Amino acid sequence: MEQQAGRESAAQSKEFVKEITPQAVDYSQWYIDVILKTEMMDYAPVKGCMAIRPFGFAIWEKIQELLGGRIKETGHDNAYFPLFIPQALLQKEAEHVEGFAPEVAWVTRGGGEVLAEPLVVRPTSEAIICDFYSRWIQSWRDLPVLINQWCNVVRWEKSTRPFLRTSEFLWQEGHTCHRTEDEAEAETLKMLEVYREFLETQMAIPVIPGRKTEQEKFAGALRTYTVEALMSDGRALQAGTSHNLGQHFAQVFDITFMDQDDQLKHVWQTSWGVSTRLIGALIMVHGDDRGLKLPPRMATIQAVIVPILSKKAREEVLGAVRALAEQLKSIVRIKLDDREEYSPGWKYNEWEMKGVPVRIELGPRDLEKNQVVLVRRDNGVKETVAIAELPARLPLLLEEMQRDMLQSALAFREAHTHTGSDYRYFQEVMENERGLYLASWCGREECELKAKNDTKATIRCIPFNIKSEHENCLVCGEKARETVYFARSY
RNA sequence: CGGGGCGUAGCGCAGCUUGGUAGCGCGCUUGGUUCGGGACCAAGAGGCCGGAGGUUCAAAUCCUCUCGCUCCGACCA
Repeated sequence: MEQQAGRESAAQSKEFVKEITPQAVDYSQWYIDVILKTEMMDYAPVKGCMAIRPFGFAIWEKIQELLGGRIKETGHDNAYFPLFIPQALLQKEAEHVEGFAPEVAWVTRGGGEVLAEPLVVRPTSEAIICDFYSRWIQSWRDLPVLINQWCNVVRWEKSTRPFLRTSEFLWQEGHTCHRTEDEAEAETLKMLEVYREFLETQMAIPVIPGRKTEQEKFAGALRTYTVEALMSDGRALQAGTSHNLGQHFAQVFDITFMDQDDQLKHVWQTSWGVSTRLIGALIMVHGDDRGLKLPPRMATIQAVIVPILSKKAREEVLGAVRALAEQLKSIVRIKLDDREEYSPGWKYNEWEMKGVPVRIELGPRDLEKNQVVLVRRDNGVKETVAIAELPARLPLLLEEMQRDMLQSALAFREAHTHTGSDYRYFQEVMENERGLYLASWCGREECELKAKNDTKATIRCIPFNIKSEHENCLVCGEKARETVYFARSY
């Protein structure tokens, strides 16, 4: 049954693809079609880079507004740190440099001269920020330091994919310093929870919070936590991360403070981030054969009014929709599409492709009865509503849709989550329909790597509060120590 | 970096086997009729056939070299 569902959604994707580009056939082409057709982005002259066009950037701005708001509410201030990092700084933390070395971009010349010390373009800002922190922090009174920055970073990846993995991407990175280990751990988990809450309530993307394995953790971290989401093609995506950095960076960057007990101590640090990858997740989780679906809270345009203009009733209909737009603009984010050079059918397709949650149709027939037709983007359901009812009905409808979209994404994830101790079955699942696989694990890297070799699936996370029913490791069959989710990932 | 595929109009492609001076769909422009699920008719505009060299009376087409893109494998938010 679950396989059925998988096939169905793949077939739907193919149909959409046929409609907009007859020659394309697979899911990844569907994804590319959606982002190009909706004018979210365009490829750049440099491989792996892209321009984010206004329609795509509007989603990022929503993330900045809603998530950025939460980051501030939780006590963090925004700041900005330099793009260039002296090579020596990056090299201070051994694991860190080793983790990022293959993918850093170097600047070797400046002002026409060869630089005495090459610079790296930040792949992440721990090194440069720690350098500042070591001077900013002297006393326990300076703690905690709770800073966030919105910026771009560069990672020279071997294979790229728009939004999900680009050579340059925009993100938000929080960098905090604390007096104690407990405080740092609490901060790490608090921000993970901020991400979980944001993804589920605003983006309608259900996620699994958990801890990364040693193999998968951030280079230089003590512990890495993650929120993992399942895309509609059965692959998992790390939607956000939060790291407890321990004292590794504090030690090499010499970030110390005089504590109340008269002892010189190293700070305990955290860092956490989400990126423009979330835009990709939004598309892949909710999109269908007609294009994009935006959850109402993320939509810049929540409802679009499409007038049906005929020769006889043109003026009356235009008058009515203009009045309606004026009346509704303080209630929902509304757009009146009164362009006369496009037919109504063309506009329906256009706005459906762009994912606008609700379409409001108003034509001569409706005008006579003082009503409009509402059409939901998520499930296509139409309803007729009296114009007088609209100010009350519309916000309720949007909230219903917000809930329904989360529910249907959740139902999809549940339908595509498998479990069991049969390794052969695990291999079959990962080969065919993919999805998540909940299993027990002995905790040895050897088994983790064997699974990866056999199936390309990695341990996405060790979830909180979820226990497998099986006592033995999926891979080796020995006594298990952890419950984990396996999946192929982006 | 190893293996495949592709460069022809803004986009997607045909033409190449068997050389004869470039075509289709979408889009674009203009005019008209339309508008309750991507409207129709008519008239247009737009191409050093990725680049360089060679063979030939003649090259998108054959040969050599080159550049770029893309998919699959090793790394990653």
